[in-house]
Amino acid sequence: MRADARKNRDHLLAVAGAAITEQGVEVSLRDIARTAGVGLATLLRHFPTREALLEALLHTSFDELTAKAAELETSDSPEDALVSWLRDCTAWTTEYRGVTVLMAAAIEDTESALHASCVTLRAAGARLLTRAQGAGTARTDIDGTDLFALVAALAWLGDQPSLAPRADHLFDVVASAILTGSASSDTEGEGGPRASG
Amino acid sequence: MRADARKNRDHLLAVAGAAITEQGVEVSLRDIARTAGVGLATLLRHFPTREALLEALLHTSFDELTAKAAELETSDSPEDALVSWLRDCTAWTTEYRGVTVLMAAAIEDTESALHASCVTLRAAGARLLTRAQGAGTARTDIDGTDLFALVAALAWLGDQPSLAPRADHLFDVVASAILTGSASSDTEGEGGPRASG
DNA sequence: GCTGATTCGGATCAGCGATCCACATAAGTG
DNA sequence: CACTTATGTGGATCGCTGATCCGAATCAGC
Repeated sequence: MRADARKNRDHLLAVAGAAITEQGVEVSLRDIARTAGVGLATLLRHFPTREALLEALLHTSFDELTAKAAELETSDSPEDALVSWLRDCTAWTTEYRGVTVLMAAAIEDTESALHASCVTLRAAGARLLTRAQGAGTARTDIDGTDLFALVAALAWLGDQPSLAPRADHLFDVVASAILTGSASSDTEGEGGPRASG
Repeated sequence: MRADARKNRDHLLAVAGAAITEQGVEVSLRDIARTAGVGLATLLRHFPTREALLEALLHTSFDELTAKAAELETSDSPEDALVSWLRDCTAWTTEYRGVTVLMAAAIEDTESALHASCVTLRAAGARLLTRAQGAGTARTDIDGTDLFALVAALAWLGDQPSLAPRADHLFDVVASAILTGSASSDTEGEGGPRASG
């Protein structure tokens, strides 16, 4: 890649990161280009789609989440590891308002630039889930795709201004549904791990 | 209202209903107007915003859901009533792909044409929830707003093509989290573990 | 300094909703 | 019926979105 192109690319990524933090992932590409002092066509040549731009911007974060999952796979408490990782995932999405919709679309669109990252993330979550299920502390009627969907739904909640204040609390609610409290299938007994408030 | 205006309005509603069923609530207003054989300006005068158009289209459905909730308030089993109504709500949203995002935005936007309907719906759900909580069959650390958010999140899942296949199953998962478990009803029958998928 | 491949970005296109206003028409009146 | 007026209409236009084209500018190697 030519030196000037590389410079433009890096600068665009920096500007895009700031713009997305401020306005969410649906920020106008034209605005990003304008702020970066280049033409829209230049941005679109470096990143042909919004997904491609996001992939370049987020792949570090994706790697970190995947690494975190791998690390947690050796944790003492499989269910704590699972919940902790899920919490990290939902917390991460709050930095990129609106990214959830794109990820949900990308997970099944092999053409999307975000596809591979999403699939990897789902697999990482699936491993943590399987381990918790093996330990008898997570319900066995869900799989990695269900987990991905639940996290996506919770992340989406955090994206909605009116619902975001409840997102953390509802994370706990959903988490309590994923964990079995060591009993399996039908109903968990009283005294479950739920806080009030 | 003048007779010709009334005719246009009714025709627009019919066309809009069909278009939304086909393409979701984000269908182009220009397309609706074109299909109805009127100008875009005419559609926008009758329904100044997309929300206004939806409100006119959906207010019957909203009324039905609210009435259903009122009816269920006298049911024998408060928790079955609650879950049944929540299921009706999520099922209903599948007919109007994408409506959830607008409802989430409308619930706190007093200017939105959908605001009143959403608030009424939330209140109806809150009453069913309170009754189940009074009966000791629903967890007491959630309120009507939490319930609205959970249903919205599940409805959003159903809107995402990649996640929709799991929506029904995840409804059961979330429902099990809302109920405290002294009588978990019908969520058992539809197949056992589905660990790999 | 010259040459050729690469990169750039203004211009343009199709689409969106929002708005304006000259025009058409329904409804009311003599 | 004819005439007036209030109402409704929709083509045209605006500002915005991302997508694309292609002449011009720029970089890299000789």
